[in-house]
Amino acid sequence: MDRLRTNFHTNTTIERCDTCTVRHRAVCGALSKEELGYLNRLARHKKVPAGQVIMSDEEPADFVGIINSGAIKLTKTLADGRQQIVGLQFASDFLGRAYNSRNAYFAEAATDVEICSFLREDFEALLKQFPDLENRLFQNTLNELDAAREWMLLLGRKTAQEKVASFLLMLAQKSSLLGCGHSETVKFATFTLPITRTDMADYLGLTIETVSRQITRLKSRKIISITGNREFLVPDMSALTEVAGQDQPLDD
Amino acid sequence: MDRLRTNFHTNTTIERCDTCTVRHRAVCGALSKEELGYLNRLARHKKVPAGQVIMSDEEPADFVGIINSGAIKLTKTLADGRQQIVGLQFASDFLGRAYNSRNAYFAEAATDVEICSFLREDFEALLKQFPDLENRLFQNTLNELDAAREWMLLLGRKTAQEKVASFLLMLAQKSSLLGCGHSETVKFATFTLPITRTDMADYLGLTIETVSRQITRLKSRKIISITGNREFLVPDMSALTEVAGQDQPLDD
DNA sequence: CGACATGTTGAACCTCATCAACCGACGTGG
DNA sequence: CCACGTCGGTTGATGAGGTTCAACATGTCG
Repeated sequence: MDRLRTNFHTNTTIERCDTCTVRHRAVCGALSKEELGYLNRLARHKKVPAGQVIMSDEEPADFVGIINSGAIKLTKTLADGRQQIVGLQFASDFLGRAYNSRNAYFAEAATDVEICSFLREDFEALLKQFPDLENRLFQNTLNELDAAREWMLLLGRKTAQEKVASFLLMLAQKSSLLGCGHSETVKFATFTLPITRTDMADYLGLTIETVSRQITRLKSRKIISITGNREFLVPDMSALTEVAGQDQPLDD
Repeated sequence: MDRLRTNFHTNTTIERCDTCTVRHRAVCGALSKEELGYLNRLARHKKVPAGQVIMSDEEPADFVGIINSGAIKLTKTLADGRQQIVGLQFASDFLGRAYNSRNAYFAEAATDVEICSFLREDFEALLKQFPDLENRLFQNTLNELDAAREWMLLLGRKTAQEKVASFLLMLAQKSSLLGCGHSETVKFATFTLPITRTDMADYLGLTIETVSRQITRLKSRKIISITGNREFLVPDMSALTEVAGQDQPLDD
């Protein structure tokens, strides 16, 4: 455990895949024990400090990776500086684009981040070799597409209040999912906000002022309570879900 | 040719893949002549009138398909009826979600549509059998993800004027791409608007009134000209691109 | 301690949504 | 044949939700 931690600092040593904490949730969970050996030899552990750009849309990215810890934001920017976060990725999420060195966006460490990275060509070779791995990555991409479209609904049609509530709800659900298996039935949740207000604003298509105001409003409505700006408590998930105005199949 | 057309009406006869006009651009372009034979036997041609729901997020979709002609909108709706179009698909685009019967959105014919459809299980079997086909579908999904994220930037950060201009620019580029190969250098473009103002509004996260006003504004600014509400002419693509405020790699 | 980053709150302004009237095209039934 | 309703689209008046600008609070780190 302690030996593992020190490895992270050297930036070149290889972590043992079989002790990896996110493996079963990540794409590499598709591989058998023996197949993991291949991964092991190609994997390279990286530590990235908060704020650092990991991939740019200018220079081709020669690597892909899997997030071990921390949060990474994918951003797109207009000429005049207006910015939009188009994806937030956490531990076990896949980072980068297979089959294409051109990235359409920036990837930036939103917090300190640990990544298990691979040369893109190495990883693509693995994909060819292990169809289960490619299939898992494919499924992963399909899920990301669904999430992106869910977010399009939020960006295009939700009010500021609903946007903020939806984001907090997402985090709350994620945290209660990690806690125990039966996620649906949880009444309350606690979590630590992984990003700044600025990033929240860029994710929700708002300004920081509006985000701040809406959070205060949710506090005064007793939907959430906060300690120290980053620790959130949701006493009643259904109340938050209500405010988030979650989309709902309409029966015609 | 005439025999082919009559086939469309019967709804059960099989179109010959080797005469298909969209094949080379669609995912089935990955298959060889012989492999196309498999497709041929499984394909089923469908005609869908404008307005009809093709897939719902309620009942599992048991088929997937490739669009031969027309436009299909993918929509998501909030409980109170607010709607957002999360994808617009045209000829040669793939429709449906492999590996998952649950659809996260509605698919609705925006115009009269012709689809070449397959039972989902049939198609998934083909994917297993022909890795090239699966790979092409994967690439296709990656492109859709990129497009969705591009649209997130539009929805979250662009002004009404920029939104409308961006949408028209997209159509203009699509049309000039079909015309000739060298798409980059074209100065002007003409196209027919494939959807109503209402759909435009739902795609851009605006109201029909705002869309209408922005179009009139683009007209009076001489960026576009219109005949009969649906026929658009863009005299100078670069001017439209300018107004669309296309995102631009920022150099830091 | 002062400097700087992060977050909150207030006031004024502006873009876009809302409500409403209107137009032309089309189809339908008396 | 025309009155009628409907649908897609335009235009105007008004107002609300969110942005912008500005001041202030809080926390952290040298």
